[in-house]
Amino acid sequence: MAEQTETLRRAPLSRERVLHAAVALADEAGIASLSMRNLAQELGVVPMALYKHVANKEELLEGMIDAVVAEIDPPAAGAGWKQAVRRRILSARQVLQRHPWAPIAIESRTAATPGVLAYLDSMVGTLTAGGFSADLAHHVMHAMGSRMLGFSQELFDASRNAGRSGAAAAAEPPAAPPPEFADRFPHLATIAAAAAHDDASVVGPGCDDQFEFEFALDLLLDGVERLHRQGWTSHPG
Amino acid sequence: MAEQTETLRRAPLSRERVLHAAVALADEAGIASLSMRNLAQELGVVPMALYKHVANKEELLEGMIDAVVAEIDPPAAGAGWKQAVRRRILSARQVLQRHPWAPIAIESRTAATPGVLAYLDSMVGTLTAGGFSADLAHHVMHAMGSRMLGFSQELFDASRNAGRSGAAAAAEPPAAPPPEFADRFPHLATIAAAAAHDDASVVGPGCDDQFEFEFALDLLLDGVERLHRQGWTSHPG
DNA sequence: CCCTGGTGGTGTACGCCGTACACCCAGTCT
DNA sequence: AGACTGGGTGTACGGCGTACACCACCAGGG
Repeated sequence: MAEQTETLRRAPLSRERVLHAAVALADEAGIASLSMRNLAQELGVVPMALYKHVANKEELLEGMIDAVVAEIDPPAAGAGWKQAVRRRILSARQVLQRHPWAPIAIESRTAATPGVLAYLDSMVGTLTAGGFSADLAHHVMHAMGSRMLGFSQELFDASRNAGRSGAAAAAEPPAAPPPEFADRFPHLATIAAAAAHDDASVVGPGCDDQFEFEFALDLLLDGVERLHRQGWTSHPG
Repeated sequence: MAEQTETLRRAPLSRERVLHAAVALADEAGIASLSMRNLAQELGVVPMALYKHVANKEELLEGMIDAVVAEIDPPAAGAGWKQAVRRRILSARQVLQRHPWAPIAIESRTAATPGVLAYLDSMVGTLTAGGFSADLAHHVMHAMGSRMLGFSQELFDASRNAGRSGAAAAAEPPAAPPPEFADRFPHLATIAAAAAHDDASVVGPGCDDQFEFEFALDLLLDGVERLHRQGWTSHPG
């Protein structure tokens, strides 16, 4: 009887259940807290049980990444290449905000996962459907780089912080710089002050992440559009 | 006597010696092999001895990063902002190629190091000296992001591989894709084939990393220059 | 002259981590 | 009924970062 309620209480493990729980755990506790032991405990199971469903931690991460990438919206039908790419990248960014550990996990890998490759393949498809040569599409993919997946690529980024330490930490205010900051880094202090003045309140959020992202994205996309329109090619001969 | 040759054989530890050895170890064996224990062994010392010179591993990494950033050329005098920024970023890229673990180490941190902040501050200084408003300079810094430090931001990058696994692995050829690759990712296969044809030999290096980097960099810088010339501002009112 | 304090290297130990390996129990198929 | 198999278990190993107590040495003051 006791064993029966036990077995009833938790469904049998499966690769999907493991991946799901792993993503949830990383979302709320940070990627640093995602150990095989913690994950097993979350699932009410002994650590080694996980290895019946994932080969090792590396493969677990791979599955988590592909689960996240699968959340990105499919390409919008009927839009031009620029709108299609733009919307999809913004969708990817939204997904990454739900899973702030994902950029670190993806960048730390030695090889791209199948899901990431499929996503990139689809992006190239959108470009070539928009009339891009393979040559230009190739260089554009390199130039966009991880921005294609909605990465922000900030050197210091609050979401990266959240990825390490969990959702709770992300809610904290961004910790005012120490007083000597302005002395040591006067130019940074100047632009930080300018950004603060942009907001309605002086002590508001330092800057609008969404605006910064779209600014950078459009800078890139506008440049790409210009090259495309003028028939740019890498071998001018 | 034995003790004397012992003490003569190795100079006493110092923070600089520790950081130097750590950078060298990460360069040749990969950041994954940089453990306090390995580093201590490299220095002929017991692991805990390191803690008399660095507070912990986190602070060790911080020191290593700042040591690497200090290798980047100072800003070129007498050049316009665009040339100055461009040259410095290319110098940063060269430095990162000597220390392929550095991007991972920098991105994995939760806060920027003093050395990185000083570098970014100097970059902002170059922009404002070139006539940029604080507003535009701010958004440009965000848009350039880690590219400012010479990061490549490729989703799959051979140098990232080297950073994980050491210099030896970087020398290996880049492992041809499996035969089903072209079936599953047809668009990627197409642009990969186009890139291969660009080279003199069909089986040459997939693409020219330096070219891709400068392509992306100039795309960004040209866009920035355009905004600067037309007096762009984030509050059009 | 000894003695004392601080600096820097040592040794031991703890609690994490990923995971190899042997086991065992419940079902299913023959 | 007996064999086979797939999923959960228990134990154990080697590695990690690092806390803590210890000690060897040397400088400076009584």
